Amino acid sequence: MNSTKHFSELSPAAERIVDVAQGLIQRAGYNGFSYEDIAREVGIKKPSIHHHFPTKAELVAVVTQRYMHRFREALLRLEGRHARAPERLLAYADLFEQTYGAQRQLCLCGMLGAEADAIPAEVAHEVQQFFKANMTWLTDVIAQGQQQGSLRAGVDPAAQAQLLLCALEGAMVVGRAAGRVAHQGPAALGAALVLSLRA
Amino acid sequence: MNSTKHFSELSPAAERIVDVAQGLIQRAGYNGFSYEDIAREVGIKKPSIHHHFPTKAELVAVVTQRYMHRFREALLRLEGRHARAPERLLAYADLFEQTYGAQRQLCLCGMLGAEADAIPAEVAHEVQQFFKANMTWLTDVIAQGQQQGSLRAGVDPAAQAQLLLCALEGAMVVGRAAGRVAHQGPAALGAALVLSLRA
DNA sequence: ATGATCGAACCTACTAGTTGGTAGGTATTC
DNA sequence: GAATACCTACCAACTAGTAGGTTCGATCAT
Repeated sequence: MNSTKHFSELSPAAERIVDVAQGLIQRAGYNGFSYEDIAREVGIKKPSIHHHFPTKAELVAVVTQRYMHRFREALLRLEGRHARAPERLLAYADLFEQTYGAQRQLCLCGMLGAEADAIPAEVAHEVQQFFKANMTWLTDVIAQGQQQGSLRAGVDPAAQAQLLLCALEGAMVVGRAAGRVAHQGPAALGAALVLSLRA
Repeated sequence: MNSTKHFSELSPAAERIVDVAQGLIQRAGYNGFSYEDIAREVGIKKPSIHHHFPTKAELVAVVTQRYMHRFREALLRLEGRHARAPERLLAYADLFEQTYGAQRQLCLCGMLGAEADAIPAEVAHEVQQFFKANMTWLTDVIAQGQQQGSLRAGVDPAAQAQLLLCALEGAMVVGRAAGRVAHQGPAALGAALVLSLRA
C-alpha cells in the first residue's frame, strides 16, 4: 500500500534534496518554500527533484520520517551515555538546543505542527507520531526517575513530560520571534525545569 | 512616516477583513492563506480587499497591531479583577486557553513567530513587540508576587516569566500537532507551573 | 572485447492554476 | 462633485507537476 520511498534507501542526490528541504522547512515552513528553492540550493533543475520525489507531500513525508528516525537514534545514544533520569532529561533538552543553536532553526515537527491545518494529511500524521513518541519517552524517563528516587515523587509524570516538551518547543518559537532580545535557549530553560523536578 | 492604516479607524468592511485574516493566519500561517481566501470568507471580490489594504504585509501588520492592542487591554482588565500574583498568572494562562479553545487556534504571534524568517520585516517587528510586552508584564507580576510574599522568592522572575510564556505558546503548537491524542490545554499546563511557583 | 540495451539521473520546454497586485469603470452617499 | 466601496478584467510572476528527450554508466549476449 505504502508506495512512498523510504528514507533508508536514498541515493546521494536524493539525500541532498532531503537535507535542503529539511532546512528550508525549519526556516520557512511547508508553505514557505518551493521546489525552485530546493533546486537553487542543491544546484539542480526543478524537474529533477520531481524525478526523485514526485510530489511535495511525499518529499516532506520522507523528510519528517527521517527526522523522527534520527531523533529516536539520538534518544538511544543518550540513554547509553546517561543512566539517571535528571541527566537524561538535561541531555534531552540539549537536543533541542543543538537544533536551535544552528541558526535559530525550529524543530521540524514544531514548525509543521503549527501549520497542521495547512499541510497534507499524511505529513500531519507523521508529525503526530513524533510528538506521541516524545511524550512516551519523557513520561517513561520521569516515572523511572521517581521510582529510583532521583526525581521528586507525587507529580504526574505525563503532565511533567508535557510541560517539558511544550516549554522546549515554545522556547524555540518565542526565541526566534523575540529576535535580538536577550533570551535563554531551550537548554537553559529545560535545565531550570529539571532542577525543579529533582528529589 | 508611517503611512499604514491604524486599526482604530477601520470601516466595518475593513474590520471584517481583519477578522477573517486573523483567523486564517492563526489556522494556516502567513504563507498559508491568500487574498482569495479572505474574499471568499468575507463575501467580497479579491481586488476590493486591495482597496482596503494595498499589500498583504500591510494587512497582516494591522492584524498584528490590533491583536497586540487587544491583548494589552485584556491584561488591564485582568489586573482589575485579580490583585494577587498567582491569580493574575492563572488568568493570564486562561487567555491562551480561550484562544486555543476556539477550534485549536494558535496564538497569532506564536504562528508568525515560527514563520519569522519567511514574513515581511515590518510584521516580524510587530511580533517581536508582542513578546517583549509579554515578557515585561510577566516579569513584573512575578517580581511583585515575590515581594508581596504570594510567590516563592529566590527564583529569577525573568527566567520564570520566560518559562511560563514558552510553555503556553508551546502547549498550543504541540496540542494542535498531537491531534486527537489526550493533551492538557494551556490553562492546565499554566496552572501546574503557577502552583510550583507558589510560596 | 564489443556493442546493444536498459534504467537512473538529469535536462529543456511546457501546462494549468494560483499568487499578490493593478487599471479602470460604476454605483452610492455625503 | 467628490470620496468611498465595490466591481470586471487584467497582469506578471510563481506554483506544483508533466512530457519528452539526452547523457551515461552498468549489465548483458555475442
